[in-house]
Amino acid sequence: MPRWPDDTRTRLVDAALTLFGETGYPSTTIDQIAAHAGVSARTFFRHFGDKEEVLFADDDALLPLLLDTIAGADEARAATAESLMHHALGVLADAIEPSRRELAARQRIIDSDVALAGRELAKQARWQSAVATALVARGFSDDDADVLAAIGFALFRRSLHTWLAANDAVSLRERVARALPRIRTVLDARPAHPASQSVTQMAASKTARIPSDSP
Amino acid sequence: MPRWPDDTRTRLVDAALTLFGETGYPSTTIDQIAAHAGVSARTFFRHFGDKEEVLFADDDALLPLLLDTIAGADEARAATAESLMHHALGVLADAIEPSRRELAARQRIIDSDVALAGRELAKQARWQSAVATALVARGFSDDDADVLAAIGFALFRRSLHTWLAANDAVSLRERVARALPRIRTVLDARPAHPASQSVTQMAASKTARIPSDSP
DNA sequence: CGTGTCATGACAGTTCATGACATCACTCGT
DNA sequence: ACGAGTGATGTCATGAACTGTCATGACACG
Repeated sequence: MPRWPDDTRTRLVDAALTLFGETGYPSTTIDQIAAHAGVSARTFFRHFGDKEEVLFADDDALLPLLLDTIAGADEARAATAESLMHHALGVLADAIEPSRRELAARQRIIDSDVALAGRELAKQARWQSAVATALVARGFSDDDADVLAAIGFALFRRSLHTWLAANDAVSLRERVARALPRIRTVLDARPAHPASQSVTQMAASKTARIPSDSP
Repeated sequence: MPRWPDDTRTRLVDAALTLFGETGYPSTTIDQIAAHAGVSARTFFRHFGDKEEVLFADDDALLPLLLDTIAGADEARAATAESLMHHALGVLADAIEPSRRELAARQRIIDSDVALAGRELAKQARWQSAVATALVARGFSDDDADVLAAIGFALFRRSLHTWLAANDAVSLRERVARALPRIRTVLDARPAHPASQSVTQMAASKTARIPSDSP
């Protein structure tokens, strides 16, 4: 039997999620997390570079799956960019589906803090870049790959968000599949309302102050 | 004459940009910035909530312009989502064009630090959400507005990036205008290469370790 | 049995961030 | 003109987030 339990890292993550959920992210201290996990604060920083990382540590687990799906899709599924996107996002959605409860809790914490939201977005940007590279490896042009990855992630992000928020039985995979065809029609959508008074002017008429540093 | 100069804020921003550029963001301390600007560290925090904010303070200056452009576009320019997007992104591009040099310097600092990149992305997410709201006010459906805003920002972000990186004479407006039509064709693009060995398997063959916590 | 490794604890030190309070020039009402 | 604000600032104190360094004890290996 080892002198120290070998699940220190897991217990730190659990303690952090619990305390963040109870007390809120900013008001939870490293000392509290470490004490809750039965270790010293110094040990926390040996496992995680900073306070945020405890929420993002196991975060890239699904990226290889996504990249593999793109790299390994057969001819039929990779016939066009759209079908490839449909396939890859579907696989990702299926992989995420089981952990809905933990994801929702984690999302609630992340949404509560700007810095955390920023880090989440930075992670997504890293994923997006990796996906674009994988698409280039499949023979798409740099420009196409970039636009495709951006659109795919925008779509998936929105589907994930509504899926986490809603409580109905519609699966994440189905939400993604429904959203995908919209890209084809959205550019030709026509606004229903005419031009309105400008936002700035409305703000100015309310507060009599234009947000500018000119005197 | 006032006892204290009234450009403290500006001098703090200048000092911060200078020192960040020279010493790097993490190794520049608030004390150094404050000293360089001739004030105390406490004063720094009276002007900016935290160390990061000195880089993002005047950041929402162009958002009202973008929202006004969307809200006030005439019938011809708002005929379809695509033409409205073309118009709004063009106006934004023109507004940004003159400050290319400062933007590039700022971008270099932001790219050097994950937390800063995250905050920049969070800001863009805020903009994107505001734009989607403006589009809804124009009569687009929630879903369409969201997808349009996401696509528009992805496009603009990419154009801005290449524009800052390249040194040629192609204007930002022109880059955006060139990228926009691609959305219509990109979904039907066909990958040129067949399925390849999976990324994970390649990584496994190299390191003999699959990134998973299963024993 | 000796030696090295590894996760950890303990302690000190730096930086960021914030609250409490004092200061000093300027402003405004009387 | 004079005294009471007002506002931007400085000084001091405190807490929390990290960081460097050294000591310790169990385990692995020969």
